[in-house]
Amino acid sequence: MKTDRLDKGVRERLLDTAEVLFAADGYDHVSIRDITRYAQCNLAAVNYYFKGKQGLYLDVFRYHMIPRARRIRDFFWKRIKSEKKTTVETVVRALTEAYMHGPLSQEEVEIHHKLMARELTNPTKALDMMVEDVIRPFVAEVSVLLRPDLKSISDEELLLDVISVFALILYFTFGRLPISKVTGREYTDKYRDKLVEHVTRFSLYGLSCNIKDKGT
Amino acid sequence: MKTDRLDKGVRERLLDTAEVLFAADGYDHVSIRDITRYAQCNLAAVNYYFKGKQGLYLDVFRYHMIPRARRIRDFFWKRIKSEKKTTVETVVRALTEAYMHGPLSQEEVEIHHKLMARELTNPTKALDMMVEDVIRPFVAEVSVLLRPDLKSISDEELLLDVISVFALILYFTFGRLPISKVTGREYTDKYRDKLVEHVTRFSLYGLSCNIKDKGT
DNA sequence: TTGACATCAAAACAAATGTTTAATACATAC
DNA sequence: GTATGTATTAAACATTTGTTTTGATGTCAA
Repeated sequence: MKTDRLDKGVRERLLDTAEVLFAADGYDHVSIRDITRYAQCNLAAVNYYFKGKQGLYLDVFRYHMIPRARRIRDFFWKRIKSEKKTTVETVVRALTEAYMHGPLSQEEVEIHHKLMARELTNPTKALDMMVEDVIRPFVAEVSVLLRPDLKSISDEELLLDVISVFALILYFTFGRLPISKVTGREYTDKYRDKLVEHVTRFSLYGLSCNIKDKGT
Repeated sequence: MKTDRLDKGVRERLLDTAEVLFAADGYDHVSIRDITRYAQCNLAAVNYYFKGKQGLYLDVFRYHMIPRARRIRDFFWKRIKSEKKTTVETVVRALTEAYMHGPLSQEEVEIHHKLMARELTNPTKALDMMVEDVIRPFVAEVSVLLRPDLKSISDEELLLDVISVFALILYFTFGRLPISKVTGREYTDKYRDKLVEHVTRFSLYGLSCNIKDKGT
């Protein structure tokens, strides 16, 4: 349970442990008794600080998920701006690495994508927050970035392309377990690197076919 | 709630309604009181026929999901065998259409993918059943089918490629709502067709880059 | 008719869970 | 020192939930 020592204050400890538990087991399978037990505080603390379980969940997104998504975006942009010129390849590479390696620890990457995947299958207000505050703007930015190199497709198709890249990134990080079930391979660090490479390549060519304006 | 009239027998009505409700709201958000109310039968019927809620859930997979997955696979193979020769394109096209149009009604497609997506984020024994009985064999079959056209990549990469195609298909059908949130477009029939086309194209080129053995 | 068996129904049961309350400790300011 | 507001705790509360029990009903064979 991280380094959630008692020097962090009850409120922050609750946010930290709630995030980990929600990501691992899902909102419904985690009771506030679980959370408060791991956070070493009283049951009523959740209601005191967050006005209930749902409030805690939303604040996990407000104060952890969204800032983290911004860190990813910042990392992406720093990378992009360090390049001489932006090609489809540099953009895709910067994207996948920002999300799967980037500024986040391996534990954070997993938490982030698991919570996102859970929100996609079980949408709540938290998803709206993420979409409004970070996802939609980010998708739009990336689209603009790719625009010059993908002249042959419409804005709509470009949008779907970008969404597809995000989908693959998401799927291949949160879906460790099911993927391991299918491939029969354990999820080692080395294998993860292979997955990153795969996502990059697959996305890159899925996109860049349009460079040459080949019809389907 | 479909045409689950009382001519169908309690057991089948329970399977039908449970499937719909589980897909829509998830296992935890559906009580057996909900299910039995919609199925117009007594509360205890779930325990009588399925030995509890979890038994009902598993039987939904045993008697609905798995047979449906087989229907999809059969549809795919009929399509493949009707072609003169199998190219990457014919395979990808047959795949996406089998899953997104294919032998399933639009309602069935959605139920199927929603339940699958829920299993991926919340794995239970049901996922093991699906993986063992249909997914792994099907992925293997498709891999063999693509092998001759994708000589430059390893078995492992080929496997990841096929998984990626499945991931996109899954994502773009179960994720109607979040996608609409990002794109701002309503999910009409026409838009769905566009999505099918997109998934096909993106997957096709994500795969077929390997035909020419272009390095990354 | 009787007995056996499958089907269904109502009520009761037991456990877990989110929430609230009321009381206590503790620091800080006046 | 007293008052004020914050922080924390333990206990109680009110629901909801899956499950079980017990009994009624209907069917069919002997």
